Amino acid sequence: MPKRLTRAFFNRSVHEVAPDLIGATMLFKGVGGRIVEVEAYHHTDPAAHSFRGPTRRNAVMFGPPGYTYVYRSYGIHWCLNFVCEPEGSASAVLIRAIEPTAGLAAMRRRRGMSQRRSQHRNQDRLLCAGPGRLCEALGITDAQNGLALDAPPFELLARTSVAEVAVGPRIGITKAADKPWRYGLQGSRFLSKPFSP
DNA sequence: TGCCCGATTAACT
DNA sequence: GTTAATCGGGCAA
Repeated sequence: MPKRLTRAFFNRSVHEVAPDLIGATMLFKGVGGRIVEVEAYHHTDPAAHSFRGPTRRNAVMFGPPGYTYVYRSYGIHWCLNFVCEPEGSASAVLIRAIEPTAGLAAMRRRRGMSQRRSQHRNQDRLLCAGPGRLCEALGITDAQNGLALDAPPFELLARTSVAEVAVGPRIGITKAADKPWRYGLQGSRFLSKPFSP
């Protein structure tokens, strides 16, 4: 039986938590799957929202670990983070992609995809391939900002086998773009973008 | 106050 | 390859 991720799991360096999340299962209201791609954002990192201090938007980043931080991206999409490190560190892991395993019909519906097998077969790969798509598929918005990860409606389960974790530079940023703080499941077809060899 | 930019995505050429 | 959609934050004035 998979072990539930506790608050202690998140109360560590963001650079330890991020790779350990690869292969873990994430469910929101029973819908979700295996985490295959994340990125680490440390408060000393110019690309982190917490870099310039607390604001109303990033307030939960300055709170205790093991909580969600949801923000609006480009005025359109929602992005989900897990707050890590001891309280006040204001560091978090961005969840960038999951392999959908539970609640496929609900995810396809929210993402506006056909339920017919002939069409969705090739589309399931894109259901949760990217932080914005993932939140749309799971129905996560700012209404879920600041929620505990070790209690319903969330359920997080540790991976049950060893995962081959790929590392590379983060996507879509301009500040500290050279830092290799993107982690993913090597070879997964559910990544937002493959890792270079 | 106003202007520019961004941890994105889909729909274009 | 480019662009539009759209809003919070940072910073100049």
